[in-house]
Amino acid sequence: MLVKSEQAITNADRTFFQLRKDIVEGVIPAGSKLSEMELSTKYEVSRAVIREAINRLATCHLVERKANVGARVVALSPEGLIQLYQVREALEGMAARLAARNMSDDEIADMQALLDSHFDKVKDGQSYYQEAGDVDFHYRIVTGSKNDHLISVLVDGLYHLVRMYRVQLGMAGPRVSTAFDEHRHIVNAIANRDEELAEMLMRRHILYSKNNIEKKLNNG
Amino acid sequence: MLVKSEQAITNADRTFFQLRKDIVEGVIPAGSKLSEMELSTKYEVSRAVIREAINRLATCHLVERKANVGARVVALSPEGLIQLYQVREALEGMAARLAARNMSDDEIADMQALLDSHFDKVKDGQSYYQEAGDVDFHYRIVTGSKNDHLISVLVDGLYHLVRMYRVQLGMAGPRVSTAFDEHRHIVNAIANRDEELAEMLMRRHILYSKNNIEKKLNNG
DNA sequence: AAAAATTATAATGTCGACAATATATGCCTG
DNA sequence: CAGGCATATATTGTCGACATTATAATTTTT
Repeated sequence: MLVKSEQAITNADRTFFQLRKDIVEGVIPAGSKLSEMELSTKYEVSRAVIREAINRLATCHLVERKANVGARVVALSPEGLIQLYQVREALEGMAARLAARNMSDDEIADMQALLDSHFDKVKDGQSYYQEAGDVDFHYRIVTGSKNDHLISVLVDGLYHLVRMYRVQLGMAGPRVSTAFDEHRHIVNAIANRDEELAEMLMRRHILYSKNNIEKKLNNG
Repeated sequence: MLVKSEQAITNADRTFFQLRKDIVEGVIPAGSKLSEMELSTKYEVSRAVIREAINRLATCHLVERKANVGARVVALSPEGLIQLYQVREALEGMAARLAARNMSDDEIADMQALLDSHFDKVKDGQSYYQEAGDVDFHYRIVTGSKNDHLISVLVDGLYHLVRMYRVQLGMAGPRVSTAFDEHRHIVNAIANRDEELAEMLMRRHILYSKNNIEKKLNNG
């Protein structure tokens, strides 16, 4: 599930990953305060490594820190989610464009094979696709852009926030088969090296997701 | 010159700002190693605050850190600059679109006034425009998007890297009057609430800048 | 009694020392 | 003499204690 090998070397790494997981999955509730002392006893490390972990979380925008006051887990808001998707639209649209330019033929073939395997599972009625499959797909395109800044902002930053929203607002939801078709079209555009179309399709794909989520938020 | 009031509260803040300045302006050379001990004596603070500052710089992508080894200032490369401009194109294009949607009439009027004042200076042959004027313009549009993620990624992250490239590769350059016209067109589109056009013009504006820079790198 | 000022408390910010790791040096072996 | 291994050194990672700041409680004053 964790595609990029983010292996923890130091204690601060481990604590950072653990804290991030707990925040994304809601074990540590959104909006709650992060006490350095409390966490240092809970995770059995010194305050210094907790501080470092919290600082890293702050740069991911998973927590907000105020000087001499402390850090709080970010609060989830509909506007925040919308804004997230606006940035995703811009960034992943560009990623699709660059993927059409820079991915190797082999990488594209791999991605097509991945999509085929997903199709089999969707066909069998497995709801597996939604989470891991979607993540895989978007992740491949982003890395396929070969643009380090793009990769970093999305993979290290926004995706964790997106997952936090998904998990905590219970967006397991549908849009499985339709999203699958959209994925297929995007990959085709990339295979044809059609940058313009790849970007446009990706932007619309993300826009649809956003609209779908907005609808859910307003109804439920 | 510093539009957003990034006021330093703590020592770590001050050290972070100072280090960032020294790196961006090349006082600390690109690619050089950042020794914690050395810096702690030089800046007269403890290693802890140096570490925190370096960590923050790492998340701005101004330095790269390896566990148990240390941190180095990033190396400047033509590819890196190109990649930066690709991300800018995507992000600032979206910012222009959102600015056309979300800026208040007053904010737009202010921005037009700003452009007028810039025009006067360009007309008088002052080369003032290039640096501060360009920064001001882009900054206003980004903040006008009202999208916190967008603002943060650009203002806290990419812009400092862009400035580092500009300063250290000596991109004081021309493109003044033509860029000014492009700015004018973008503001007009925003004033007309034409999201589509605003985004397209901003993307082309940044693309032109990129091409201009590429040409310089290849020639000189 | 209400509001302001002051003290008390508890958190974050900062520091210097110790532990663990990576690199450099020198030694031993083939 | 070359290559690998062991040691030495220096740097980063981690820790607990102290300093400083913000918040809460208490007292004082109007």
